[in-house]
Amino acid sequence: MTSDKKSCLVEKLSHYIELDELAESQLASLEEHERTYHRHQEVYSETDELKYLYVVKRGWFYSYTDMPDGRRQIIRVLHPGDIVGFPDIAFEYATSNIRAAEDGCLCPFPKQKLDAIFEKSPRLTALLFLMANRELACVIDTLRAMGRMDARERLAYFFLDLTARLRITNKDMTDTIRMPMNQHEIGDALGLTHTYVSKTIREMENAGLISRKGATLTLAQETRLEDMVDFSDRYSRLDTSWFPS
Amino acid sequence: MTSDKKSCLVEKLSHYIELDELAESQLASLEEHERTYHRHQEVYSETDELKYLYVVKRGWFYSYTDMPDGRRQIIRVLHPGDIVGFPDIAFEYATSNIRAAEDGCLCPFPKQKLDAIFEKSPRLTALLFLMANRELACVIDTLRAMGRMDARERLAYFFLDLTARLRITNKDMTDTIRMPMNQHEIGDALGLTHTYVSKTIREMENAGLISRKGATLTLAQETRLEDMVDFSDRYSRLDTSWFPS
DNA sequence: CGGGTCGTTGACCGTGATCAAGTAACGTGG
DNA sequence: CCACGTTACTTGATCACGGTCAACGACCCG
Repeated sequence: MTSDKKSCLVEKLSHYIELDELAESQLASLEEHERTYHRHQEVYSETDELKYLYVVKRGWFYSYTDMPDGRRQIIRVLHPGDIVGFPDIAFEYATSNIRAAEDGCLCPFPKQKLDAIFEKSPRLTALLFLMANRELACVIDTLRAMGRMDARERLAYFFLDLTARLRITNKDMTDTIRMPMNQHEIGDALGLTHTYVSKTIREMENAGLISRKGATLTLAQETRLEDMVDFSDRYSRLDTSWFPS
Repeated sequence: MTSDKKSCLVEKLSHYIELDELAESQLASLEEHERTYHRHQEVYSETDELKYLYVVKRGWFYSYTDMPDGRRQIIRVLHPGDIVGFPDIAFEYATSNIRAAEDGCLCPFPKQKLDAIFEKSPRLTALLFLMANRELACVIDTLRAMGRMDARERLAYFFLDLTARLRITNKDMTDTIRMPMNQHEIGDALGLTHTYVSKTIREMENAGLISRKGATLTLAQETRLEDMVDFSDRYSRLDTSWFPS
């Protein structure tokens, strides 16, 4: 409703293409409503009937799925300016759960609102299409990590990915980030137990790869971490050359 | 070029919505050219400059990524009627490799061709958007399998997923499929070694869950397999209710 | 017949899970 | 202000799933 500064969504998207007035107003209409959530609050659950997508306005969120016996897999961490719900858009019922990683705020909008964009803004349509496919590429990177990396490499990949993402909207960011997720959640994101996350992080700290101070994390040797996991930044540059007019 | 019967792409997409003439002709234009590949031939490689997407016309293909030390992760198996390259569309250079799992045929088309669809067919645009996001949901299912399932469950999930996909275009299919991938490839798809794939498949066969005969695989107890992995079919039904006009 | 690919089986080992105990930081209420 | 829960992190002992390495058999094709 209220927006004192430029929306995070517009800021994030205009990193990639110039947005005209129509596009900006269409995006603004996605953020007409907002709702706050407190740390660890559920936004929606698997098997909920789902007619909405969300734009993250403030705070970190994450999507996850549970197995019947309680095993949990965190799929993707969501930051301000991200659109939540692409993988669920194809179905009547949600395929994943969303939860607040810390206190934050979301803007819900009905799927239906995409129509107007599809009909009147081919260029913005292409960008949304691109964002969904970029997310696909990122989940694939995570899949690669889970399938073929050991614990230390997975952690390296996870931290590098978060850092690269946060740099888009935070151009003067250094190699230090705030890390509001606990080790249990990190483990759920990487297919590890919180116990082993603790041991491995400690080990990486001793090796001088990273350092911690409270909820702050520093990538002390970013390029060595990148080499460990053959890291590619999927955020700083996208191919928009084929877009319409 | 030549097309004796209806295209697989049109067949697959018209499973979900009625396609008008414009849409059908636009889709047909994606299959103007074709090229054959033999078993294990590369289609394109990571870091290739990439201006094309592909439609699978015949045969199974798969996408994969390699680690510098030779570890390999197969991302996704591709069947006739599937569109190849969504995760790469966002970037100038490919993020994955594509390879033929058996002899087959692909139809390449330039990314640029999506423009005409984005500009003139909002309904088809929405469907392509949906297909990309459905693929995202499927990769997420695989991620869940890799993060939180043991070897037997991963195999169960893998076979169930392939079967559900093949049923879309093959309505009278039973619980038996042709499985042209070898155990090394299956292992690369599931983060296992071919040795352990062999042991686990044998074990599942002894337990009466599946049976094999040459390159044919039968899901002897499909519902028990489904319960093991809390399986959801992502193929038979999609939510298209929010589509434009 | 010889060589290649593919699947099978066994012995051994290591990464990371499991279980358990302990510490530190924090907010709450008495 | 301290007693107390709760949550987060750490560390150690033990164990098992699945990796590694190696050998062998079946099959196909030249």
